Amino acid sequence: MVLQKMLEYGFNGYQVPPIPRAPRSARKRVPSWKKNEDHNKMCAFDLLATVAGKLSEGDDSADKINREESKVVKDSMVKTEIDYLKANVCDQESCNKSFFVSEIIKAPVRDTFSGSASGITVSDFKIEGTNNKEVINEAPENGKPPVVNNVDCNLKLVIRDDDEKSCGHTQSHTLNNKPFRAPPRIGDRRIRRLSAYKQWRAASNTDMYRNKNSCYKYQRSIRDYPFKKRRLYQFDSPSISNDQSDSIEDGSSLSAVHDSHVKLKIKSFKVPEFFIEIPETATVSSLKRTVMEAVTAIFSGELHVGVMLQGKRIRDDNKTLLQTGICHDNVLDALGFTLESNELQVEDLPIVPLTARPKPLSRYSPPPPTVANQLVIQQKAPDSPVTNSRDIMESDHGMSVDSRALVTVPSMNAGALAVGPVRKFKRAEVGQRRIRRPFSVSEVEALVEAVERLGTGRWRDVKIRAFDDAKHRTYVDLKDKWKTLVHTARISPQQRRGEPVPQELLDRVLSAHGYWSHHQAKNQFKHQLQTETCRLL
DNA sequence: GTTAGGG
DNA sequence: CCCTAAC
Repeated sequence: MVLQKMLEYGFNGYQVPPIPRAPRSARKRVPSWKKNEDHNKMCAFDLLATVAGKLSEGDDSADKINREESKVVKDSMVKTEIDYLKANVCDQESCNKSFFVSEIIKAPVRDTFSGSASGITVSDFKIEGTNNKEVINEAPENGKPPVVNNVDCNLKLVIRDDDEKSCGHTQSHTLNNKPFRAPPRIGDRRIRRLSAYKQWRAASNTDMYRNKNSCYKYQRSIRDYPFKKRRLYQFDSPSISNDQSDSIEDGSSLSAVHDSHVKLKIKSFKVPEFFIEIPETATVSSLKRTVMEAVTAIFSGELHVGVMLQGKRIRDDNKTLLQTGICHDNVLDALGFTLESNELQVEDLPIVPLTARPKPLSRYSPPPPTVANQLVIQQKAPDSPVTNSRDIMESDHGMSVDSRALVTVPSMNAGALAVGPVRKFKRAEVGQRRIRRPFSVSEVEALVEAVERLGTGRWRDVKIRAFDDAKHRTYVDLKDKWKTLVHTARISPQQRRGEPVPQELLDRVLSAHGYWSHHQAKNQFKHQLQTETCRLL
């Protein structure tokens, strides 16, 4: 069978790479990829925000906003210093290396103002951002790159990981310095298993599951028996949770039929500049009130919020947070706000970086928390009494970075923006299906190149070699992707879906696949022969 | 912890 | 992507 494959794709003359591994199994079957993952049921995600603090004035009244220097509007209830607020104005579509910041420019401010046409506008731009990392791998382990006859063996492997951006926290890595076994990755999905059942239970009363695999009911003991189980996911709920906190309310969540929620925290909710106009005769209290009104106006409906996740602006409002990747697996780069004086409509909800789990902290750790107004917004968990300020305060104090934060607000219209204490994450109901993140062409290229060099049986090595920085790509993912690539390469272009993969790459896929199949077959045959010989002797 | 395959 | 038997 394997030999047949070899004949099918030919032998391209790769040099045998170091440490070739024989396949562990000869199981074969045509992969079937029939899952529908396009459930995009949307769940309203209303936010309510109110300003709880008072804002003091910006200090001058220039007509135009100074886009290079930002002034922070002080909030008496929260810290006011902002240290990493050095926003460079840039196009929100193209700027990659910045954060989203809000900047108040103009806005209509009630009658308190002296009739001028001044208004407030919050425009967005980024501050810290994405980094298209270039990973240049050195020569193969043995220092001598294998030669592939029909492909260009460029040792320089460039990965443009468009999806996986770390917030400016780069991390150097050298393949050669890595231990042979990479440390376990917390980001791997395995750690999220235990609560799959709970997840399922929590959602079982809803009929959102269209995936047949999720529909069947099954009983499962608390123990994690090798029972066929299915990860559950709620497509109509933005809920996600962190997987680290400890189960406090586990009992309730088992029976309760409420959504779990993403805990979000606005890491730097700042108003760089804020101009108001007010008569000299106005009293201080009137000034305060005016500022308050203006700010309230901003937060109560005239705010347009843009969401940036790992360098990409999330435009599809119908996607769930889960689908967009705003979950514990990712860090939301920034949150942008726009305010158009004429259009009083909330476009989206403010979402803020959700810091990562402890492990990847080095990469995901947010900017020093010494900053910004910690405006906390809290998303209300429907029917869930979970939130309580005690928890919040608790977490704000001694928890790791990831435990802080979060917030949610009931409804944008409801009005009360609370600068609230941070709340501790409740125990993560883990087990969400990961977000689907299609491989980009550059990723495919990296994969192909790595497989050409390492073969199809060393996915961990492939991962380390070409996707070490792509934390969302596990070696299993790579193996799966390769499988689909091979399949894609075999079918007609008309049958292919998704972002088209250059034919050249697909050719290389088949080529490498053919080669390595042959290689494995050969090895297997050798091994068999050897075994047989030993047996006979 | 990895691989390989089925779902 | 998930799940898991087999290593």
